[in-house]
Amino acid sequence: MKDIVVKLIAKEVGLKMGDVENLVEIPPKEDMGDFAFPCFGLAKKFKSNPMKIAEDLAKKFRKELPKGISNVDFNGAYVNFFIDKKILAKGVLAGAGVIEKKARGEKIMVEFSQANTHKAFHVGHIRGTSVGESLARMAEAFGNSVIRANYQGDTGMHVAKWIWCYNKYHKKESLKKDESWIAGIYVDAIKRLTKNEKLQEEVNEINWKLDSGEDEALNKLWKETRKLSLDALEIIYKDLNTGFDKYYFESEVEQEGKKAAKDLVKKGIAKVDEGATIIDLSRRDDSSKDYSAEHSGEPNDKDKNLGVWVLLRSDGTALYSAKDIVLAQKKFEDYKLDKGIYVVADAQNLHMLQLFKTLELMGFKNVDKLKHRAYGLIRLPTGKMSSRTGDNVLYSDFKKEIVEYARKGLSERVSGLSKNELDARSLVIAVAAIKYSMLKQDMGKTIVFDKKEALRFEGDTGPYLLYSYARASSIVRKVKSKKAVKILDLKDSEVRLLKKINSFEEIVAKAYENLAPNLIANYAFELSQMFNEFYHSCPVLGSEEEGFRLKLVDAFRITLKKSLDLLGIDVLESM
RNA sequence: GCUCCCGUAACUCAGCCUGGAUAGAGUGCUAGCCUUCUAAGCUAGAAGUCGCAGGUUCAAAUCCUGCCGGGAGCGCCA
Repeated sequence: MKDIVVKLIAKEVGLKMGDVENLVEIPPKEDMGDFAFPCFGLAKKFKSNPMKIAEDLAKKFRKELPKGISNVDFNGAYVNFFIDKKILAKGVLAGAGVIEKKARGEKIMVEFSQANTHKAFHVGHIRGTSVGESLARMAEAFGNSVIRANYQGDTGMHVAKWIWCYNKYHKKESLKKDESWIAGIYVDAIKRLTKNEKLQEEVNEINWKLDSGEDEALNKLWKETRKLSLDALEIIYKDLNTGFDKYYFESEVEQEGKKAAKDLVKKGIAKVDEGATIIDLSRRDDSSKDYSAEHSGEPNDKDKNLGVWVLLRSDGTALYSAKDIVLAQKKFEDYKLDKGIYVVADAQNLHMLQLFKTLELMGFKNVDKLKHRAYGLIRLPTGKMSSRTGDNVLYSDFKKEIVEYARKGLSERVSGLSKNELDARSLVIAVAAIKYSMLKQDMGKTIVFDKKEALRFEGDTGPYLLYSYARASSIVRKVKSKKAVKILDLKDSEVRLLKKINSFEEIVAKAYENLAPNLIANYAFELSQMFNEFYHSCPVLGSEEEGFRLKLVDAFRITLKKSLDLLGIDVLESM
């Protein structure tokens, strides 16, 4: 309905539609109307004071109100527009939760999660995994085809450390498909290596042997433990409502990475320095673009000092930099991508810039199609969460705790549920709590993981959203016979809910544009709040407005469900 | 030392991109509301130098500069 207002103003004052669109705002209070147009900017143009302009405009508009606008008023330098609530209501009931597929039809790869084998999957990993899944769903909602890609570190120094430690100190223990056991070996390795730095030489040897593939026993152990890790991860992904269409592994691009690095040396882009193969990106005078994350404010057309990027160790083995160069190209060979999104923590911003810059120097033409969605780290109150030191909260441990907490809550409020049903619902609630808490915050912000806060199910939390949905569903279930839809006088809480539902598509578009699921999360919460206010002030069943209110409840259900779906969160029909 | 991110109520945050009318939530606290659609809910109240200082503007939490505080990164981890 905003477009009606925009068109009206644009025509009258002689501004472009787009300019007016940006100026029109929503007033801070409801009695000031539904849309407002500030006239400060017109003062010079009309050589009059803004207050007078607002008054004149309002009076002019009032003479001939367009359809959909019920009144126009002025307040200070603002022209205030009041929309016809019944027309709004009709529109909302007809089109709730619909996202117009603007025929974008692009092929988009979202690379996310990137969990490594032989390491812990801790609660910090949930953020990137949730963000990636959400972005994938948004892209699909707009009519694109999405390839969810995981890129897993199944090789490299951390694997060498794990295998070294297992062979040397844990050989007697049998291999277990147990996340915390796997994580524990790695932590033990780090501990021992920190204590005695000389041991690193033994690890280097294993790393080299794994790289060359000539030691059969090591190869076998690697394969077995790799599988254990990957199987354990699949279970987690299933919990989190995510999954992948394509798995890339570092082991696949290892050898090509070495080759690519050597080619770069031949081309004069890279060089060998102190035995290692590096690219010096510290001073570049050729033109460059800014490939930094959406979040990092100011576009930068000046050259950045990107430092030195190491591709190969001095023993010739590949670092993940070299592997990433290969992977980027491989993605476009495997699929004809229109866009490639990397969902990678902001701790790696420099790495991503170095990668994009290097690809550009190589003349890789698809570099413009690559985007980095950065997100902030999850920390513990005591500091950084780390798989290396074991200073973290394992996903599997936390899951147990939060599912148990959800189960307790459910048992208290509903009886007669089968064990299976209780388990299933507890998991949905727990996952909603976990994912929502990871998605609701601004992408650039570090999240401090606080278990007490994570186990809170009231207020601005995932369970609150599910609860709101379940309440709405409950009403719909209890309907005996359908009544005619009559729109009588609308209560404030109804109008607020209608307006909120109406803004769904705009919010989703903005979220996708900014690759920011948090906008949808915040929307879902506000939407639920408005529903709950409506719920308390407007009885549905048996009321005079039953037909209409039932439709409104359903419009809410559809919209909230769709919002949560875009976040990768399932709903419950009752809880 | 250099680069990037963050700094809004006691606590956790939204709003900043795209500047506008008395700065919004949640938690916690205080006081109410379950014989009517699920109280994981709702209503009301107390609570704020929007880190600090300049600048741009008719107008700054929002844009620019500097400083302070916290975090991350900066050559062989990923």
